[in-house]
Amino acid sequence: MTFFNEQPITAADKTFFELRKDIVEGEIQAGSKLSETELSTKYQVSRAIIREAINRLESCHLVERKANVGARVVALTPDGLIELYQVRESLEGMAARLAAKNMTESEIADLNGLLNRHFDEVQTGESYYQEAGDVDFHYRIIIGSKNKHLITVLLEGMYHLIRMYRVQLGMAGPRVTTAFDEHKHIVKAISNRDEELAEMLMRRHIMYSKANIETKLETKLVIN
Amino acid sequence: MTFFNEQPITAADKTFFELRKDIVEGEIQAGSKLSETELSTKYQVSRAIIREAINRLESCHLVERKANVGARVVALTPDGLIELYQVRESLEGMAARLAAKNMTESEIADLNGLLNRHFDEVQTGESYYQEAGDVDFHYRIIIGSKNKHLITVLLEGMYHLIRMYRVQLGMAGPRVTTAFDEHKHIVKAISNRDEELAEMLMRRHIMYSKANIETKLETKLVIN
DNA sequence: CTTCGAATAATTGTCGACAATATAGGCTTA
DNA sequence: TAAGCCTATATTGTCGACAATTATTCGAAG
Repeated sequence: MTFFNEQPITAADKTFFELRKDIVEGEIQAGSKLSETELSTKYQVSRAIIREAINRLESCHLVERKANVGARVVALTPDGLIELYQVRESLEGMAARLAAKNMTESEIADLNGLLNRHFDEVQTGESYYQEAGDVDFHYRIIIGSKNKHLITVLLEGMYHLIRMYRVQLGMAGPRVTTAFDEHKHIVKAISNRDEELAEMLMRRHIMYSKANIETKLETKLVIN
Repeated sequence: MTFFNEQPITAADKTFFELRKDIVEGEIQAGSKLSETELSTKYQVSRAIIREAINRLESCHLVERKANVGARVVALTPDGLIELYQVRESLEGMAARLAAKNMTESEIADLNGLLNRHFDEVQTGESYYQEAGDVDFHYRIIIGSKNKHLITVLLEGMYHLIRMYRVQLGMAGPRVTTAFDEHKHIVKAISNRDEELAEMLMRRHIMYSKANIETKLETKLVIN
């Protein structure tokens, strides 16, 4: 889930990435307090570095901070996930619209290539078509929007949080076959430079995903 | 432009607000370097506080940072403003949709009251209907969405940057009469709980605003 | 005259100590 | 016994100094 040029330079970078990983994957529990002294001993760095890392985590909305009190990992609530998907629907819809306008033919060809590989995998029953592939698909369209702001908000500001939800609520990589068809239609719209349709299909795609998650949440609530 | 409960607690808060104001209003030039030692003497605080403030400014996208090199105020480019408005169109469209769903009747009544006051001001020729009123209108709808994520991304992550563009490119408060009608129709749609229409009208409203800015940018380019 | 490289200066990154604030526990008092 | 205050403790906020990295300047060689 470390996207592209995300290589740590300073010790604060490194600590930030480690902390983010541990939070997203649940090693540090959702809702728990982040003690600066405790973390500084655990990660073998000074408190200043921990503080900087926590500041960055706050700007990704992974932790919340109160002055003179401290920072806590955000709590995972069903409503929070729904709200997140509402924003995602809006932003990725716009990303698809802009991708239909701004992606190069070569980028579109690559996207089609990705789709074909996924198709083969689904056909041969490997069904490796999981989160990694899905993220890759959405990632390329977001980048293809060529809108720096949109890219930053989605990839640095929301995707890690969404992934945190998915990992910790245990809902990785389902909806294989239907999602594949939806992806195919989105790419088709982008190929045709049909901005309107690309946005509409992407929004529906994410709405379906949201609905799927909602039902899963309900059954989980019933079980537990 | 300090919205609601934004009162500084720590010295870092205070310095962050001051720095943000100075950047947004152009007292610190766009594109200029932010020297930590220089700022620490200027604002009479230690470098640690300046560093924290700069970190926060980075998460608002007001400054950009490179490891071991330093931070610079973002450069204002016409393309940057266009990209910003694309994201804004998407997010505020969703905000209007959610506001139509989630605002209370009392909040809607308040919004209508605001609109009537603006109408009076426009009628009496005061034309005080400027940025403050416009921001207030959009602000209420964003809050009315009741989506915490959306609210944060828009009010903490984008509005100050948009304002920086508007202030420094000298395009405050025009489009009075037409914008008023657009606002009126948006509120009407929200009153009717017509989510679809509310989103559509808000998106158009922001698209018109964007187009207006684009022509202003062109004439500015011709003049200079 | 230009270009490359080394020494030097300036800036950012990191650290430990101290100050200010919030939390917890016990004590007094009604 | 319960409520409120006060002290003690722990945590966060702030600071100045040192280390590491980058930018600059000066000199030498082609």
